[in-house]
Amino acid sequence: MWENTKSRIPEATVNRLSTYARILDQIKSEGTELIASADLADQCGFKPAQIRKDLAYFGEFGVRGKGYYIKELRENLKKILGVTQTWKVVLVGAGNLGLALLAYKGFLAHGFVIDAVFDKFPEKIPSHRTGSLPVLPMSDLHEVVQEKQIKIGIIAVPSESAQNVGTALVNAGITGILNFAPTQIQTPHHIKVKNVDLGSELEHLSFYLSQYP
Amino acid sequence: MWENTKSRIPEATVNRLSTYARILDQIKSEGTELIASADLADQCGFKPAQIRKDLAYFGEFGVRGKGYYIKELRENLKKILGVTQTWKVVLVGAGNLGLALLAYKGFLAHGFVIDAVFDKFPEKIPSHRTGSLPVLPMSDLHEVVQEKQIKIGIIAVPSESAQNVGTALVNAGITGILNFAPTQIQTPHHIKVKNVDLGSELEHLSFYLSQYP
DNA sequence: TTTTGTGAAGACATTCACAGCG
DNA sequence: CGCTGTGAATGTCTTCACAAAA
Repeated sequence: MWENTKSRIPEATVNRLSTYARILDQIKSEGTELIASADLADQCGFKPAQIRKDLAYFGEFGVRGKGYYIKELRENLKKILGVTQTWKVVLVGAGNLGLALLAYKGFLAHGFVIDAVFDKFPEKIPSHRTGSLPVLPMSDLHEVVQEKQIKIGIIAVPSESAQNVGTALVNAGITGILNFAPTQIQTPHHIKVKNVDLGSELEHLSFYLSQYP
Repeated sequence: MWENTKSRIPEATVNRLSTYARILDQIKSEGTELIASADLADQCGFKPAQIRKDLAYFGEFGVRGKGYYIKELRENLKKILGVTQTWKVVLVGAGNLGLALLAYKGFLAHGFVIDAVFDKFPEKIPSHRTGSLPVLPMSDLHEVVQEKQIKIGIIAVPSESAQNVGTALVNAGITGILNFAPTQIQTPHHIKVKNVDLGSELEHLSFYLSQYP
């Protein structure tokens, strides 16, 4: 594995790694062998020094005087991000949002696949909208997650139910959660939660538009 | 307006304001008149001092020895965030993601409404999936945005087209953009862009799960 | 020479701790 | 007395600037 003898990795660094990986993916078709931190910086809007420092947390991937070998760096980034394997994901909530996530496969392309769908009232979900996956009742969650060894869960239920679902996911053995409910959920320390709150993003835009009209 | 004589507001502060507003909304039904920063902190997971400092950027909303009047603070937050009015939003891209956003009204409840939908090939979109809104061709974008005085745009097109759409939105008069394409778009300084990248969020989870299995 | 990798400096954000006020 | 508002201290992230290496 890559040698993370260095200190804790900043959140912001981890987020940027995804960007680096995506950009390298886009240019892999071209003939270029090497890329310098300055060129990468041009393409993602960050500063060259930041890119070098980000990468240096995980090892010495570059060649002084040359740059980084694109293919090699891309593979290292994928190892670091843990996306050499495909992750199975469990989706809880098959309302509008859940079904939308199911229909929009685009964002799962990078190595994530929804492998099971749960809902409080599975019989109410029109089956033609769920693709090939059956919608299962919450009572099956623990068994299925254990059976399929699923580690990542998506919460796509209303705020009122989010905490209960979060707890159920953790009890079932999930250790990473993507939470679309606009509410903070309590989890044990070893569980990683990422919140996606579109309302909050729009309010942020609104704030700036109001301030600088 | 609130007196922002103080220095520039940190990004992180603006994001937290949304959380404060949401929590205050949830407890407005109860009889409580006042809330202390410590209580608010319990409910959102931030530190009391941080909440006080965040609010202090915009004025003195609290009463020493008592706390903050819930109703008053909530209204002040909405003024600050600029969500006393309803914002019209233009959606570009009526593929799976765009249609999903259109169907999932949940996140627009807070004062945002999709008022127009555009696509490169409007005739290809099944009309039963767009609700009551017609899907218009890109050539109408400028006119409609001007006509309806729309200031916020959502980009829900593939990465390859995101830059072109972004440029078109800016030329049409949009000044705030929510970008779902997993790519950095270039805009003039006065345009505010917020990126929502689900792939990157999942990769962040993957990173932590790989690191602490 | 060119570009990385990295201490040191700087910028920014969070937390502390207490004065100030109701 | 209790809690806000805030300067000072601390902590974290970013940027600079240069030594080290190919």
